[in-house]
Amino acid sequence: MDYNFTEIEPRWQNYWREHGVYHIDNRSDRPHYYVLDMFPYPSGAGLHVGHPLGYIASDIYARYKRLRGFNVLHPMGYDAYGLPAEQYAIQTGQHPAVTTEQNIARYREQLDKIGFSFDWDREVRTCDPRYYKWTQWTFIQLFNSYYCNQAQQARPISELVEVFAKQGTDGFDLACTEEMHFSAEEWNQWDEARRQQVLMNYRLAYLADIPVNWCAELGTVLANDEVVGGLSVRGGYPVERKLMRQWSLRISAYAQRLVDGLEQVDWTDSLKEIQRNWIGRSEGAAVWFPLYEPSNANVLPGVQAYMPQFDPQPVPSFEIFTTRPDTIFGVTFMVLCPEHELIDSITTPEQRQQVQDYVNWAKNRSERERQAEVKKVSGVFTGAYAVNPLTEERIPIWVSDYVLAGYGTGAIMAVPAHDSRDFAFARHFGLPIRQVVSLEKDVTSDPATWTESMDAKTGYSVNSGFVTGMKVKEAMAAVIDKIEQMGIGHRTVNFRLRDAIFSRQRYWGEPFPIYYKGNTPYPIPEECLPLELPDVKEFKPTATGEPPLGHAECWAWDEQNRRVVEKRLIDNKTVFPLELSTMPGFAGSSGYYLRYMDPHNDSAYFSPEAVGYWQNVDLYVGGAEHGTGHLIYARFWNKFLFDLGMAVKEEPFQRLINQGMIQGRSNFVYRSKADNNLFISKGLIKSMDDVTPIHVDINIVDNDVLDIDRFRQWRPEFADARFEFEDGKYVCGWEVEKMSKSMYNVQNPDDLVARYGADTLRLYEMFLGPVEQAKPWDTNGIEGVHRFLKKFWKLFERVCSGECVVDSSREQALPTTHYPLPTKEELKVLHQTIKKITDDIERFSFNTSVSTFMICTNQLTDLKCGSREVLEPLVVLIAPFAPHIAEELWHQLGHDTTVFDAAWPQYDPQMLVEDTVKYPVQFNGKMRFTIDLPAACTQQEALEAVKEAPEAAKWLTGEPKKVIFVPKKIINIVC
RNA sequence: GCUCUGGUGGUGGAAUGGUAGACACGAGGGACUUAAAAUCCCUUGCCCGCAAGGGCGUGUGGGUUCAAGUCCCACCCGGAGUACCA
Repeated sequence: MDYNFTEIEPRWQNYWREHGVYHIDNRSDRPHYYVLDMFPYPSGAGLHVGHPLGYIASDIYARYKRLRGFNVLHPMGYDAYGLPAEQYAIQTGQHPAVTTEQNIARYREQLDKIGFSFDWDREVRTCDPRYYKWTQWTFIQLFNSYYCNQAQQARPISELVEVFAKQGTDGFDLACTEEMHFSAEEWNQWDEARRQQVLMNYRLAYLADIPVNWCAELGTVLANDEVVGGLSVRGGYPVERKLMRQWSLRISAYAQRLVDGLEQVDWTDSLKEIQRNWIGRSEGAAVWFPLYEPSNANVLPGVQAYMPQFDPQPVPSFEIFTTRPDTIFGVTFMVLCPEHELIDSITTPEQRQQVQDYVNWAKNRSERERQAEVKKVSGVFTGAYAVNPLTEERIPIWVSDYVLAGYGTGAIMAVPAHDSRDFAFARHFGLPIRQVVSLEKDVTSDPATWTESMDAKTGYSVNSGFVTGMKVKEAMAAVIDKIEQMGIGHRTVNFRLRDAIFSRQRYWGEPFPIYYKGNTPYPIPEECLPLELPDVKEFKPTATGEPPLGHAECWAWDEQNRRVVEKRLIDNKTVFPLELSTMPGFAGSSGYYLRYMDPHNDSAYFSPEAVGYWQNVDLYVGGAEHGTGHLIYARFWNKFLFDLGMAVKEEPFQRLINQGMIQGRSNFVYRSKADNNLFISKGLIKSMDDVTPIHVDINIVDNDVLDIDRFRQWRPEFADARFEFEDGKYVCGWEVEKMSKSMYNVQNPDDLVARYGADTLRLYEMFLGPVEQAKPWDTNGIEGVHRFLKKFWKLFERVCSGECVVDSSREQALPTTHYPLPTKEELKVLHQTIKKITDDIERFSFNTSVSTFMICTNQLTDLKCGSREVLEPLVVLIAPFAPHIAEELWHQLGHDTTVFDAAWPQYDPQMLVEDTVKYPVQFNGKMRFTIDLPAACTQQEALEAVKEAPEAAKWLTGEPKKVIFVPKKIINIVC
C-alpha cells in the first residue's frame, strides 16, 4: 500500500476532533507545561507560509512535551481587532465584525489542515465581548491604581485618597505625570473636580494633554512603537506631533522592573537587548542651574545660598539631566528645547523676536522633517545666562531643537568637548570648547584643532577643579556627591521609555468603560461589564471630527439605571456621554495568555486555581518584530496583575523563541531591450543593461526553470513570447524580497498541503533551516522531504502487512525464525536516533532532527529492518513532526489508542558506546591519541580505565610517557 | 553613530575546541522500462595527477592550543533594532 496522505490526513484530523484528543484539563497528576504561539491577526489574505513556521515549531514542542508525560496547554485564538478590517469597512460599508468572522473561518480551515494540536475549546477572540470584558476590567483596575515608587508596586487609588486627606503628598514618592506638592489642608479644601484632576496625575491609566503621534491619513493617534522614521508602520503615512487629550498607561512607572525582569527570563540576548534599548535606562545626575540675574545681588558669589529645590526658590533656576556629571567643569553653554516653559520669561527683549521666530519654526516642523534634517544645526541665543554652580561662571542659554522636550527635563548643560552634538553646535555658532577629560593624566590639547569631540567615558579629568586628576568614573561620583551636598542636584536615573498612548480614534476596538461628568471621567461599575461596542452607520470620523463612535446613537451612560442608553437622553445629571475613543491593538493582546488558562470564566479574568496550576507561559514562540510593542505591553500588563495579586509569576513568558521571518523568493524573466517579445535565459545574458528583469509568478517556475506554456498563458502580453534557451530550458533569475502579492512570490500553505500533504509541509518548514533564522521561502527542496516520508512509510510495509509477525511478546510461543529480532546494528541506529532527536528537540533544532530521521530511515532500509522493537519507537519519535503518518502507522501496528498517549522512548547509553580511541596521530615519532571517558573521574582512575580499554591496547604498550588530562576526557596520551 | 546578529560548496544548511561540508536540493553518470513517470545505485569544495596519492580550503590578518569554522584581539562585508535620548 502506498503512502496516501490525502486519505490519511483528513481521517486523523477528524479522529482527533471527534475524540477530543487535544482537550486539556486544568487538573492533572502530570506536570504542567504551557506552550503558546503569538495569536494571528486574521487578515483577508489568509495564512501565508510564514505564519505556520512558528506554529509548527511550537506544535512539535508541545506534542513532544506531551509524549514526555506533561499536561500541555497549547491554545490558539485571534487578535481580531485591527485596522485593515476597519479600513475595508470604510470602503465597502461591510461591518468589520462580518469580515473578521469570515477571515477567522478561513484561518481556522487552513490551520486545521496542517494538523495542529490546539485545544480549540479554549479559543479566545479579542473582539468577543466575553473576552474584552476583561480587557475593560483591567483598564478599570489600572484607572483605579497608582504606583508607589518606594514599594515598587501598584496600589489602589483609594489608599491615596485617604493618605492625601491625612498628610498630603508629604513623604511620598509616586509615579506621576508632573511633580505635585500639596498639604492635607489643601487637599481637603478642594472640590471633587479638582481632586479628580489631582488623582489623574497618579492613576496608572490616565487622561492627559500630551504630545501624541497624530496620523491624519489614518485619523488616529499612534503609540511610539507604531511609528518608525516619522511614518506610520501601517500604511506608511506621515505622522505629526500634536498636543491632544488622550488616555495613556503609566508604563514608565514599571521601567525599572521591566529592565530587571529581563534577568529572570530565558530569551535570546538580542531580544533582551532590543527591550533594554527601548526602555533606555541611563544613570546620571539631575542638576539645578540658577539663572544669572545682574539685578540680583545674591547670585554671586556663593551658589550654596540658592538651595533651589526648596519652594519658594530664592533664585529662579532650571533643572537639567546629564549622564556626564564629571564634565560639569567643561560646560560652555546651556540649551533648552523649543517647548521649554522658561523660554518666554528669560528671553531678553533684544533677542525676543529671533527666539519667537525660531520656536515657531521648530514647532511647525513635522517630525519627519526634523528627523530628516538631524545633521543640520539650528538654534538661537536667548540673551539670558545661567550660572555654573561649581565654577560660578556665567554661561549663555540657547534654544535648539536638538534638545528634545520628551526626554529628561528638556534642558541640557552643553559640554562641546565631550559630546558630539554639543560639539557640532559649538562649532556652528562659534561657542567656546573646553577640554575637561583626557585619555592621559595631565595631558591636554587645544580643542580648536579637534575635528570631533571626545565622548568616551574613559581617561582622567583635567581643568576640573577639585576632581582634576581623577579617573572619569571617580570624578562622576565625586561631582554627584558634591552637588548633593550643596543641595543643588542628585543622582538619578532616566528612562527613554514613555507612557503608552492608549486612545485610538477608531471604531474597531474595545470601547473604554468610561463616561464623563463634565470633564471628569468615571469608570462604569465593574458589574456592568462588558460595555459592548455599539453599532454605527458609518465607520469614518464624524463631520465634527469626533471618532467613529460619535456616530453611535445609543452611546450614553445612565448612571442610575446602570445601562447604556440613547445619546439624546444626555442631561449631564443622570445620563452622561461615554468615551468615544477605543483601545489600541495591543490592549487585547496584552493578557490573552492568562485568559487561555480559564477561557470560559464569567466571573473572573481567570481563576486563582487556573493560574495557580499553569503559572505562566513556559515557552512562547513568535516574531521578534513584537520586541518593542506587544512584548513590552504584555510584560507590563502581567506585572500589574501580579501587583494586584492575580498573576502568580512576575514575568509572563519564561522562555521565548523568535521564529525568523520568512522572506519571499522572487523569480525573474529577462526581456531583451532590443526586442520586446524576446526573453533571454539567465545564463545567456551578457550584460544586465541589455535586458529588463520582470517579476514572474513563482507558481509557473519549477526549480528556477520557467514553464513556457503557462508563461504564455499567464498574461496576454506574453502570448507571443519567444525565448533564448540554455540547455533547452529557460532559467529564471531569483532574488530574496519581502513576500508580497505585487512580486508574485506569495506561497500559501494550502497548495502545498494539497500537493504533498500536511506532514511534508511540516517537515519541510522545519528542514528549511533553524527556526530562529530569517530565510527565504524556497520550495525547491520539498520533494526530498516528501520522498523521505514515502521511504519512511515503506520501511513499515513488511511489519504492517503481516509479512513479519509484529508482536514480540508472543516470541516464546512461536518459532523464533518468524520473528525478525532486532540486530545489534539496528538497535544502535535506533538508540542513536532517540538520543539525537531528544537533544535536538530540547535545543529547538528541528532542522537537524529531520536530517536525523532521514539518516535513520536510510540506514534501517539498508539493514532491511523488519523488527517491531526498532520500528515502533520510531513512530513515537516522529509523531511530533509528522503526526498524521505517525498515527496511521501506530494504528497499523495494532494500537487502538492515539500515538500521543504513548511514552517517549528512552535510549540505552550502553548501545551508544563507541570506540573510545580517537585521533591517533604520529607526532615527533611518538604516538598520540585521545580517549573519551564516560564520567568525571580522577586522573588516576582515568589512567586505569585507559589501560583496561581494549581499544587502547593496540596503541598503548607499557606506561604512557605523557598524559594530558582533562576531566571527562583524556586529551592526550603520548607513548 | 551605538547595540545585537551573521559570514562555511552551485543552493538551503550540518559540525559539546577533536576526521569541515552531515542531511537535502541542484547537476552529471548509470540501472530498471518499448518509453515516460516512479524507484534505486554511483560521482559531485577547489587545484595537481591516468591512478595511488598530494596540496589548498569555513570573510581578512594576527593570537591562544597537541588540536580553532568554533575561543581571544583587530579589521572588512551583509542583516536587524535604535537614533540629536544629553
